[in-house]
Amino acid sequence: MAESAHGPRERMVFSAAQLIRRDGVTATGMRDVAAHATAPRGSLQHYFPGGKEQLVNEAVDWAGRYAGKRVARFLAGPATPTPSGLFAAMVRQWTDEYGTEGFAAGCPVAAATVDCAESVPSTREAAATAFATWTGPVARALTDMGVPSERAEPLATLMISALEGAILIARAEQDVRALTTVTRELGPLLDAAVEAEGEEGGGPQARGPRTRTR
Amino acid sequence: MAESAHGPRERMVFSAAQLIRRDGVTATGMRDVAAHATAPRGSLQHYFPGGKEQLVNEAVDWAGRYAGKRVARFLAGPATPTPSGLFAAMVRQWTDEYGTEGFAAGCPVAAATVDCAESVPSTREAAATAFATWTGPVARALTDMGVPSERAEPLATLMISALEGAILIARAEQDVRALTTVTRELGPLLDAAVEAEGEEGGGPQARGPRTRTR
DNA sequence: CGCTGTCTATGACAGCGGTCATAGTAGTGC
DNA sequence: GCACTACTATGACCGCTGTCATAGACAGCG
Repeated sequence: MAESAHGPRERMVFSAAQLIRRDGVTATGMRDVAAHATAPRGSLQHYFPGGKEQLVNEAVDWAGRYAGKRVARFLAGPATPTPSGLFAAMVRQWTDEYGTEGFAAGCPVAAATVDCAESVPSTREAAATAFATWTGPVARALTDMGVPSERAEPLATLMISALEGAILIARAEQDVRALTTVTRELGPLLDAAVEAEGEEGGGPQARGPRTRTR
Repeated sequence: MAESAHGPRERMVFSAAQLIRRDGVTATGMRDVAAHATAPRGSLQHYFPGGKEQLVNEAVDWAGRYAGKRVARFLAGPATPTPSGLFAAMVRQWTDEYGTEGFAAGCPVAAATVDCAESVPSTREAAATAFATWTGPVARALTDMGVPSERAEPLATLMISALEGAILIARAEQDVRALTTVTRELGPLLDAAVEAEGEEGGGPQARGPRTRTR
């Protein structure tokens, strides 16, 4: 989460995402964003002539891309990827943050959806796109691990749904319980979706993931 | 969702919940609540001397109790309850609403969490309580269906997490796809948690639920 | 009648929100 | 030097918010 060394424009988008995921879209003021980014207030109307709507949308876009990149980074890691391992990695990012920095913030895409889905169509679309650019890499990763293609996207949606919901509950309870719970309960189901190599049935406790195809 | 025939106080709490789940907490004004409830503005400070915070908290409480009652109503229904059936019923309430009334609104507890978890401690607690008064009945229902007691609460948390997340995605996409997906993908896992009656292993495709114990 | 408590009805206020308008300051090319 | 663009810097405006203050309606009751 490096934030310096980038241009003021990027910093403002990043700061917007941070503040949005903490306080929600409506409670986040433009002045707050500029201050948080240590950027001049006048730059707001310069870089974002579309006003708050544009800034929020870009923050949501950024969050979607960021989530997608996290998936790629996990796949590039040392361990042999499994579906449950991927999901655990996605969840761990949140348990880590909540462990070290407290339960101050949630997911900016969720916040944008809650606050703007009905009132700001363009932001609603940005949120949908963000979910898509997150689901895509996850589904692709699943197929690469041997999950049948027709089940990859549904399972990716399930993973993200469970994660988003668990984030909400964890924040409300100020306890990572919900997050650890969904990892534990969903892990076996995810690994069971990997097509067994020799057998035809594909039992739920099928073991290894197929080697990645690319 | 009857709204008339109740006192003005109840109507205002109900209206607050409706507006909150549509526009978020911050964007919902006190005047809007009074207008939506066709209640006099002056009654706000009379019934809710604690101001907006109190009103929001009561709306969140109401939502939690409402969700709990829905579970009870499903159990009282004609069909023999199964875990997947319960989850499907919980999800169906949302697909039905989105089918008939559009994707205008989400879950008020989620909205309160997103908007107030960091800024208003009492509302954060109210949201946690709401989740608890929702998880409780679900977990109890699961044990009554034969789910081992130590797995009932984790599974209930998983169900609610997946549902909340799917609601977010469905609203963003304006499509019930995510909701139907989580039902389909999670159903088998839930039913598999029912303890088989004769066998010891309890295979994932165990069939019937145990008859309710009370 | 008068008193009391519950509820209703407005008006005002202070604060903050996003946005516009305007002016200023680099920096670059010529 | 000049022109031009990119960016910064403020101040003002209007609308809205939650809250407070005050006062009115209206029952129940002795």
